[in-house]
Amino acid sequence: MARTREFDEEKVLDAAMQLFWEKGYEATSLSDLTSRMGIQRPSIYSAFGDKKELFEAALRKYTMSRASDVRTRLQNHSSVKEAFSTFFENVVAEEYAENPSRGCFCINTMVELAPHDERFEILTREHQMYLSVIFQETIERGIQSGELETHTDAKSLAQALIIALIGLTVMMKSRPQRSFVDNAIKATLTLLK
Amino acid sequence: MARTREFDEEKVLDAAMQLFWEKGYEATSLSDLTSRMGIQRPSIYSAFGDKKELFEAALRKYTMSRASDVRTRLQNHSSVKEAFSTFFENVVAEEYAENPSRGCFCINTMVELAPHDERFEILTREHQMYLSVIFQETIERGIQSGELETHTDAKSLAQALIIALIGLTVMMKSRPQRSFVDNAIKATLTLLK
DNA sequence: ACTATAACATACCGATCGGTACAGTATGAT
DNA sequence: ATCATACTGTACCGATCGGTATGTTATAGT
Repeated sequence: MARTREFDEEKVLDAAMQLFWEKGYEATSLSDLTSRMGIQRPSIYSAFGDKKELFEAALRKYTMSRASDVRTRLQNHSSVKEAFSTFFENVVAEEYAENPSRGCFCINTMVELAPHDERFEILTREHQMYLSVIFQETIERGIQSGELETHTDAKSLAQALIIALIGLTVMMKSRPQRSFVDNAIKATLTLLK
Repeated sequence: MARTREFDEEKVLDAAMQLFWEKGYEATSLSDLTSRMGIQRPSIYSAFGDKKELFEAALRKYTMSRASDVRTRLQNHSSVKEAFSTFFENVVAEEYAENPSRGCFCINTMVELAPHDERFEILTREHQMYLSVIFQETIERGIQSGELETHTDAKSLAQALIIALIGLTVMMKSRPQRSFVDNAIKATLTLLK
């Protein structure tokens, strides 16, 4: 019936995600987007709507992939303590490795947009809730296996670790000394006992 | 020798600080600034330099006042556990109270500018280090008074609490359920023992 | 092969961006 | 009282912003 779309929507959305992740919403212009996505302006608007809708689509793509990534990483270890320890250390290692530090797209959005836009307040909150459940399930696995004390409050502990994860991810943006974050992680993870 | 300045530099800088704190660097325009500061554009440039220099001056003003505020709050209680507990609960209460949530100007800057501008990477890192020392001194006071265990690693614990503070402050921007943050704080503060 | 339709590229829109030239004004030093 | 000087307000700068009108091109359905 008509001409076929010449670009892969998933690929160009992924490119937009990378850019928004790296620079945030305001600092990313449509010119940045067209060059990185490899398509023209009207193609963006026809496929994704305006800048904010594109941003939201990119963020949704991120949170979905992030959640499954977190779940996978935590399931990769039979020891729950080891799982969290490796997880937090990887956050640090990955942030040091890349320049500039991108951190977590969802956390970045929480800071930049959530206070002024309810859609993003909700979207970012729900992602953190979701991650918290993944943490909680992991902790409960540790209780069942006998690795963690039976009276552990899995939910509260998971919530505390989410807070610590957010704090760590943000702190990495200032490139602190390795000892600072290593100490902080070690101390925080003594909550797992 | 010449005409005298008609505005109070400290007052207009404070106005700029409030605005940058609330909206961030990119989302704050010079028009926003002139109307909120109550002075004209050339006055801003002659007194503070360009937009980024003004932002830096505002952030420096913030970090100085913030550090002394944190110190005061922690010194207000003879019990160190109570001091931290009240401190964290106040962060939550204050963030819920204001709309939109401004959070911490320094943390906001860590997310928005530190990854792309070394000056702010350094400035924000040093502020966190400074707060960490205040936390550490408070913990050491608790050790000396016998409230905390003598073998407590004050430095690592302070660093863990800084991470938690950052995480909590950022999380508040998504307006989570009260139980979430209450649980998280309670669990985190069991590190003080 | 023809046609309707949707994607394409270009070129443009008004608005706003950060920043400044300039003319007018007030004040301190002499 | 004069004058040099720094502050003030206006009006403007080129650049870039997000968004779109338009004409062309390619393709699916018939």
